[in-house]
Amino acid sequence: MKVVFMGTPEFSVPVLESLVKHHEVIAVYTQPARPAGRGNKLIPSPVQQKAESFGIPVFTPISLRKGTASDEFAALNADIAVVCAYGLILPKKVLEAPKKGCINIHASLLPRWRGAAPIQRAIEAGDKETGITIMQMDEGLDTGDMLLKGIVEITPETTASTLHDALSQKGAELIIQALEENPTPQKQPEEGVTYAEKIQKSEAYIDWFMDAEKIKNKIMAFNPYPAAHFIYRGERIKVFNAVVEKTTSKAPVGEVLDSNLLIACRGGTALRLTELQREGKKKMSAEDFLKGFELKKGKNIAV
RNA sequence: CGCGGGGUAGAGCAGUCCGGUAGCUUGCCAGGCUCAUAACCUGGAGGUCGUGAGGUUCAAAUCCCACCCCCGCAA
Repeated sequence: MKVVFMGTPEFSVPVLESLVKHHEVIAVYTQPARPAGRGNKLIPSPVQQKAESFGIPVFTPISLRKGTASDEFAALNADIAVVCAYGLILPKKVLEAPKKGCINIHASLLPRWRGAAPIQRAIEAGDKETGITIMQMDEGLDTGDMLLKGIVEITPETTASTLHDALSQKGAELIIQALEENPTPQKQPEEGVTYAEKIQKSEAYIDWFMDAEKIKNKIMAFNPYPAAHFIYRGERIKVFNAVVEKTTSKAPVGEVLDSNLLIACRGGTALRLTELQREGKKKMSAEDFLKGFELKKGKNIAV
């Protein structure tokens, strides 16, 4: 089958690889290279880099609505387009161009977590499971008919980082299955619709006046990006991993309860920080962190 | 030329401004002490101070030059 692939970040790369293995990928669409990172150098998207290594023609239009972009797309005469975290809205003209239309790989169990940040929002909300939905695209935001679903478990150890990789892998498997089996499209239920708002950097600041469980979920959801953090002695400390623990302490919120980073949170709940990072330093275990950073029992990090 | 921090013992850091015997915490090894603790005490091993048969100097982790690598911010 002649497939056009549309995707941009690391998440979509395994999907592209999987498609290349099983089908004829005739073109790849991705976001144009933008200045990024230190030095603001122009960095091609991960998908573009991978596509070029395969020698597949890459298209990087700024928009599909304007100019001749949609005509170019139609001229490819594809059987189907597979879209995964592309980052551009597909106009009707594009959606209808391939013989079998456009199908999307979405990182949630629709209709829950439609939108931009389904992986992070599922963890943040404390969901016990999430997954991948393969769907036929229509003009709405993740509203198309569903073709296939795959469930992935969320455990207390799951971070956005590990879940990202697991879902990416799952997506790469399911898309092949969907293309082979050609399942019957099913309408999305009207019940249970939620939206996964884009992550704002300002959300990453840790408010210790919340339940430990909620803070923990945020920490896991924001690992690795944008990384939940607090400010202590004027320095930003990022927290990448934490464990909720029981405590009988009535210490004020933000107080360090022992010599190993157990922090008092709201209503007598407590959170042990287990992986952190100082400015300019690498991510490290709490053990290593404490060897060079004094944060003793009795201090308060919420002030 | 976007802004900035860093590379020193296995690990995490101080020392660099103001050049003069390589330090701290932890880990490791040996021994001691204790009803007991991540307890405490004593001794010990472990370092080309990122690289350069670079520059300056009587003397460089420290000052100068070049390069490599890691990271934070912004985007």
